[in-house]
Amino acid sequence: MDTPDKTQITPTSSLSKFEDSPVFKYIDSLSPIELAKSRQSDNVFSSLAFLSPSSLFPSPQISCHRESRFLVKRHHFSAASNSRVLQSGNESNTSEGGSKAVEQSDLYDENLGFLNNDSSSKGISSDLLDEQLDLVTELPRTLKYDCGSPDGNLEPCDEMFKNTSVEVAGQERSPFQRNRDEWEERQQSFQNERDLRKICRIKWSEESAGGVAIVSDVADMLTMNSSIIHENTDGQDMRTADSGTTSFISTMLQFPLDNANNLENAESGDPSCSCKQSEFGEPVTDQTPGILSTCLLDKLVVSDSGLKKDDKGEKCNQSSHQRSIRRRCLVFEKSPGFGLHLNSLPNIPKGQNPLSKSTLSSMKRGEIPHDKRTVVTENSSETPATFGGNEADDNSPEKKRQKFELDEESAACKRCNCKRSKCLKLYCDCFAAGLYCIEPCSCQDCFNKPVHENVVLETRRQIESRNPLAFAPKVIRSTDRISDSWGETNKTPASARHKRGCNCKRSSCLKKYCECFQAGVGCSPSCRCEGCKNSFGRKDGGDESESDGEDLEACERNASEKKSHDIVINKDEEYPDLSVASSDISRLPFAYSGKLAGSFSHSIRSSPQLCTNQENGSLSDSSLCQPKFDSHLQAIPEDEAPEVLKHKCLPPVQKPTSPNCKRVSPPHRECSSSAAWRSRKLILRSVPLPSFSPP
DNA sequence: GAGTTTGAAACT
DNA sequence: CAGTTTCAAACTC
Repeated sequence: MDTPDKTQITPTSSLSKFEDSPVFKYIDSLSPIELAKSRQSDNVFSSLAFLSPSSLFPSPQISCHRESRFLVKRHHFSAASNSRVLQSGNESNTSEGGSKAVEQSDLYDENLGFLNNDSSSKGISSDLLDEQLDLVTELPRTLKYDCGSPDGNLEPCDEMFKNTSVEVAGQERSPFQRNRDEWEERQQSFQNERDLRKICRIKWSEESAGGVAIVSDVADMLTMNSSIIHENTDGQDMRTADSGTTSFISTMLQFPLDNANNLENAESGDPSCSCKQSEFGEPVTDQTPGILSTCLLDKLVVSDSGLKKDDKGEKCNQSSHQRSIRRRCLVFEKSPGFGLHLNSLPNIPKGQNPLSKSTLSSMKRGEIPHDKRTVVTENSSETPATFGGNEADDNSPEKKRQKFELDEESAACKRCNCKRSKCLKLYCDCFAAGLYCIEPCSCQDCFNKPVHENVVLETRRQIESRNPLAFAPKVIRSTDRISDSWGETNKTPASARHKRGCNCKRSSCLKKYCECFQAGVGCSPSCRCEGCKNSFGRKDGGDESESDGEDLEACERNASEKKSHDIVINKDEEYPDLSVASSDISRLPFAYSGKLAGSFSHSIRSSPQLCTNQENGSLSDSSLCQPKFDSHLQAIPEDEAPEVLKHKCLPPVQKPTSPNCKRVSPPHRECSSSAAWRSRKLILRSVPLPSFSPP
């Protein structure tokens, strides 16, 4: 910034264009751009470094995602000029692209109440434009995540943004101001709608090789979210925003797995990946899109708070997306714990919550890709033909199964039938799932409705105080690589076990009375069943191979037929210390939701609001938090995620390190210098996140 | 649809 | 923690 060149080469409104011009090239060849560029780059990043890394990246997971995001984005910036976001900038109208970036920046500042474009807006070397623009585009969006961190530290992010983007923003702002209002207005008007759409779009994006294509949308969402947070000044809204953010983060932490799974499927030509091929045709190793999709989903909940209304009128056939989101929102934002929302979605009875199949499809990359089918189906209406890349193999068994399940789910639309519990006990599937009862329910004297929100929450609180794991996922899905207490039986992607184990006496674990059987998982040593004949695997280590192939399919179908409750990814492999515990819970490193904080949970824990319910939980329990998934939302088998992604996505440590349930950023997350930043970016590609060793 | 069976949840 | 009761889903007829 202090280089003479910066003043000499004043950026114009179309810097990118200038850059491409012969004159520019000529100047470039003459000027000591190399040095200036190097310094400038460092300065840019140094400005970032000035901020406390911890403040900027309070969440290791978030940082991880952001960084990976950077990697991908930068990659595409340089290599892919046809990305949707940047295409304008890389095509004939380069200034446009830069302008958009600036616009984003401006909007971002405005949303945050910071308009600080006058500082150092002239000290920029033209040859840095590409990088500047890159940063301008990346940082604002990327930093949004940080802004939405549980810590709620928005300013650092903003500062960071200012330091990096202000220079350009200050110069090109005016030409785009007129578009800003329109843009913002559009955001407000179609916020919810967009959220929904974006979920699908991002879903596609997360699975698309391009990844960059969705940056714009994501940025919009992020900006919008930020705006929401700031605009809502009352405690209620603020709280909601925080909650949403927290959830969003928690989801972010979780979704990498999904993404990883997606990647794998994409590479294998999975039908569900039909719309995830990018124009570049290269797989995305960045889980950010996936994260975003999830984030958006959660964010929807937050932003949807204003739309909160009685679900009673909701019909199964109604706009499934919106309704589902609303339902989720209701539970989610108000829930004292996170057992609701994500954790509960899985339990949504078939056909009850269509959204769960679409929006949440991204969450249910379980052993079966049917979720993806859902995604494709849901996106089909909104996903442009261009999104379609790798056409699905409609004839694949997974596809068939998915269709089967979809039809099955669509056909049914029932919910609880409680008569005496008022739907305020775990007997009630809706309540247990963290959902309000809706019309399809046949319950009587139901209190599990928005109008009784306080009662619901209080009851839930009580239940959780009694049993922190009450709303925890009931099924743990482990990886085939894991050699856990279940031994060799745990070798298939579908391998999973009931967290607590069943206690069947007469059903021989061959009927749905048995939760293990119902979930389509084999019994484990944790089960206290008698005469176990579970076809999915006997607790004595019996034949689980049956769960493979057709039996597996039947199993999963069975699970999907009913609430298969929550399936949790067993992260034993990465958290062996937690995986071998004798108790079921201890076997769930980050399984669970209500109280347990797992790999995902950290994010959850990061929310003060959400943490309140975890007070009673032990440390280990807290570390096991994880959203639960129903049969349709089964967690992604770890084994299905590429190694790199797994490491990348999975939070390094799920153990709570902060008394107040907040995660403590690992040292390696800190970037004290631009060099570190850069090197870290490189390292992130190859170094598994679980390793806390700094670059 | 009514009644029975079953096992989880809740209670003591 | 164990035993009992309550509850609602699963199941049978």
